[in-house]
Amino acid sequence: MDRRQRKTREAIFRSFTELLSHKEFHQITVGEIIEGADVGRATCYAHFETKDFLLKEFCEELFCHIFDTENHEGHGHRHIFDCSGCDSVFLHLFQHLQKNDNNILALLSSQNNELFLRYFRSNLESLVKSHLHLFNSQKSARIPERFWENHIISTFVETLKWWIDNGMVESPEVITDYFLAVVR
Amino acid sequence: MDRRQRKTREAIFRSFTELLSHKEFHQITVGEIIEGADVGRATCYAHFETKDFLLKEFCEELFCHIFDTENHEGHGHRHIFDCSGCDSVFLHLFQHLQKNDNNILALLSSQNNELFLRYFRSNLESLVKSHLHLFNSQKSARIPERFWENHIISTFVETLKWWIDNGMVESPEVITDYFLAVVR
DNA sequence: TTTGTTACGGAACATATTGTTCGATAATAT
DNA sequence: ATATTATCGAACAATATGTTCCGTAACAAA
Repeated sequence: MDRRQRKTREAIFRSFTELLSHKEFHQITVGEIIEGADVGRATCYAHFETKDFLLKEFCEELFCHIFDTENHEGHGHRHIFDCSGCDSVFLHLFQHLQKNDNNILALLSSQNNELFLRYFRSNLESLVKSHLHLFNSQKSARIPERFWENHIISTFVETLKWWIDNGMVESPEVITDYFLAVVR
Repeated sequence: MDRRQRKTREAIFRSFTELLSHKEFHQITVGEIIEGADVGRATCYAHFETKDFLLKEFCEELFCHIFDTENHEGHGHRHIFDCSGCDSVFLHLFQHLQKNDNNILALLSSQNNELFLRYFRSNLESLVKSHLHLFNSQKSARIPERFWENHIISTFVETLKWWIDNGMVESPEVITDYFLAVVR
């Protein structure tokens, strides 16, 4: 990719991130984005067909980073599934989120738009589905598997939101404990 | 209230409901609302300061009806809390929702906007808080009460969404059973 | 270095939407 | 019958989205 293109794209994403930490998506105008990014209006629309596509690509880059199934930055080539078979998959997720790369927590907090949670949730789905066996218990026998899956995913998302909205005073270990306490 | 005012207000809400079953809030324009309601633009803005206030009052009327703490229509003066002390509070809620008054289910479904769920959730909060004792168990001792409250509310909302999105094939009794199975 | 290609900037533009204003008219209340 | 109030319709300002065009600058390949 052309260096100019790359710089423009990054500048737009950077400006977008900054704006998102102060106001929500629908209150942000394209004018503000390009002003913060210091790029022309036509340039912005050459990169992103519409404002909604900008959001879409932004989320894809962001969550692909967290749910990356290849390797995990900072841990060399440590895979997020390394500890599969034990409960620490979700602990790793909470720990990673606590680092707050790209100010992702502001995007996931309740006061911000639900759009991000929708993207986050869809990424979380495959993760939960592949680890559903960890949660089997006597009560999962009384309900359909699809309902059970949905419950685990929802509970994780809601736990995360609760954690963020309450200032993240608990450690990742404690919040994982809360999460596991209620889902089984 | 003036008969003209009442008719206008109802016409606007009726048109709004119709539009909401096809598209989400942010895609609906005031022009479409007043066209469907067959009222003038100035009239609409005489009733509702902005589009957001329209939504707000619409939700308040809608959810006030369901969470009414005075009496419950259709059951004479049967109070929603009549059966407090047993689990049927939530069964009643599921049963009432199944009747789908004012097409409320379309508004709460996943494809529709999250705005309604936010209003619904805030109404649900007081209900859950006053019945929290029904859910006390050994696991609720391991976590903060605020987290526990939030979990019950979230699980109810997510159960409802799952029910709607999967076609509501289960009876209110069964879905209540699923709900109770996962929260305790 | 030269040449052809591609991205960029800036401004103007069309289009759509929100919310306001105003005067004429019709429904309502007393 | 009269005064009040809601409504209509149309025009209006303000703002946002997305498009178009052209001159300029950065890039890649010879």
